[in-house]
Amino acid sequence: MSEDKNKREDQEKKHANELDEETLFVVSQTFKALSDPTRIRILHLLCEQEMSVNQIADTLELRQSTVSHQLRFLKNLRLVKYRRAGTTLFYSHDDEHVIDLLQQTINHALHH
Amino acid sequence: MSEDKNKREDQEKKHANELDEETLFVVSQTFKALSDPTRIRILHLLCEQEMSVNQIADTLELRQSTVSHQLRFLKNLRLVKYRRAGTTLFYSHDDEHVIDLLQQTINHALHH
DNA sequence: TGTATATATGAATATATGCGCATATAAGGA
DNA sequence: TCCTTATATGCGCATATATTCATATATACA
Repeated sequence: MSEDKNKREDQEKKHANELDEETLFVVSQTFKALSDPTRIRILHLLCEQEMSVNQIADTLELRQSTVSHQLRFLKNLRLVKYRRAGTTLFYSHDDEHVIDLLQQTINHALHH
Repeated sequence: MSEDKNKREDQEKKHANELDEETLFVVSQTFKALSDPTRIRILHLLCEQEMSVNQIADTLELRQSTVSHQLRFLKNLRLVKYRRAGTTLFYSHDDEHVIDLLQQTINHALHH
């Protein structure tokens, strides 16, 4: 069965605006990235400035491996990128839309 | 130790704009609600119209208990509300901000 | 080449999550 | 009251997730 066939079937649901599988996957992944407190703290830090793995770990009082694992997660979703300087990697955010969602929600939480 | 003391300590972090625990919790819960495909489908349905539990289950081809469990989750976070009509409960969305986040992200996914 | 520093990774563990079954509850009507 | 329909809930299973420890990799430099 081709992918095109799947897509067609997805779009033929009774209620025309049911979401197709791919959209559903992308949307849920996006929100999943923002659903963990550790990842929120990391992304929130990276809103302002790029930081190395150890700087993030020190600032947030997390293990180096914890930060590295979460950065890999965020990098797989292309929410962060890095720049190398010697042995040090400086991470920064790489998705304005996601940063925007985060900021909106933080502001909403702070003012309510 | 009082809650006020905790709040004060949270706000004294070296990097002034680190998030306090309560905000972190609210934000992560909000995104967690939106991180599951089943909940996304339910909320997306409820964007347009109120629906009963069985209507939702039929439309999305889900078990009644699955829908009920997820509606309880969403109701605990006050993202949905319901209105009773006899034995039937009509659910509708109850948080414009969260619906807005969802719509933004769906549109972003659809147009990229 | 050897050492030090920064980061990444694999395995193990503990916990969280989503779903389904079976059953309970609740409301309406005969 | 009994029956039917609609919804909620408790429990268990399977899986996903976050964290940690130990170790591997990579780069710079003496």
